[in-house]
Amino acid sequence: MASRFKAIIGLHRLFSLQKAFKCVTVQCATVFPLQRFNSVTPNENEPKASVNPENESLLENLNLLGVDVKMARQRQPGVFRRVFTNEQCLAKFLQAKGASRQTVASIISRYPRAITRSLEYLEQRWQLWRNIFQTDEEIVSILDRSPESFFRSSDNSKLEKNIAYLSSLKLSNKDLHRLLATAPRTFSNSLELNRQMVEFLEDVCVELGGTGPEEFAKAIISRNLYVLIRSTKRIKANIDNLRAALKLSDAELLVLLQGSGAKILDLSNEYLKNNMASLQERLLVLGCSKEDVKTLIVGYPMVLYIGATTLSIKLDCLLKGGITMEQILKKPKVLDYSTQNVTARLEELHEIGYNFKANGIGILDLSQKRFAAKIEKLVTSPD
DNA sequence: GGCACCGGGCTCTGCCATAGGT
DNA sequence: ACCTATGGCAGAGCCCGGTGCC
Repeated sequence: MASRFKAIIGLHRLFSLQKAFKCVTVQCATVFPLQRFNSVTPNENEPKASVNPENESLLENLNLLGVDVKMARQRQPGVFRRVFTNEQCLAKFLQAKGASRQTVASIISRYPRAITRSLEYLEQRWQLWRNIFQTDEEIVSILDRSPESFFRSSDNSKLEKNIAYLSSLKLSNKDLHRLLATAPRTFSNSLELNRQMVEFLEDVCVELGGTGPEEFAKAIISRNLYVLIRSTKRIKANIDNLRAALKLSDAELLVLLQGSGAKILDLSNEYLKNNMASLQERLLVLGCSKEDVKTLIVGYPMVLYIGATTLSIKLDCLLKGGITMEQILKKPKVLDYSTQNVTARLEELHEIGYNFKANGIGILDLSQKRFAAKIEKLVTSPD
């Protein structure tokens, strides 16, 4: 794999060469309209780019490509004063990879700096991504989703090192793929930033008396692909808040974090705190003990992922439907499903006179298929 | 066959602030 | 003075089915 990256060296030299000669990227010269060179004076003695007016021919090119110039200008105005840009080349490159005209336009509109990248950069970066993705289509769809993730860093060797580092963690290929597909920003982080997070997680494990820090970090990242695009400050605050609010022992916290608790670690600090506070308040009013609150959160941390308003509506819906808080505490997974879904099911079950007291509420926590089959059975043979 | 348990799948960008470079 | 690269932030759930036990 490493041999494929060797070509990266020399990129900067080439790029600065282009700058020095005030010359467009050689391989794309043909796609540039000649007027690009007439409209600007490529003279070293001219004032710096900072006082350059907007590049007229660039504007023209962008309009031809269907770029939302107004949006682009608002996002990165500096790009518009650059004398040399690579928009035609970029468009050609992306279209060759299967991107539609609209996709290209949308990419440039949302991340204009993309047009400052050279063809070498594009080819190398694409290749690096292809080491993780099987097809160009996959990459195109991610670029369409998040152009910034691909283009924000101008240094391919950093990306290469970063991939090597992430691969060196014991993450499976599948996880690596999911990581880049789901949270592409992870790969445009600096290696140092990713390393800091991994080491932070390992430290947490050791501090809590865990014996497998690498496994611990891996488990958390694999369960929550967004952790690496958060600050250690945020993750740390969430861990501290959980520990303090729930008065968890080290061992309990260790289990929680590398289990289903990993899912809530990337939430914003205030959001998690608010959710915890309002959940506790609500449950206490409903007659639960503090111990109940703790059991609920430890057993089903995703309850904290649900916003206070949504959760409140969901609880109301269940309680109004004849479900007791005790039943919910015993089977919190019913909170997993949308209020809409639960409401519909409750109605259906009421119609056929379903007895929650006798049969429990497990029926609410079934896949649509299983639920339908169950209803079918209840209707046809109601004994 | 029916149930509970459990884990996994999908998914997440677009903007702002700022250090550092020219 | 201006630009680029990079860090960081807010935003806010739902669904499915394998497996093993009875």
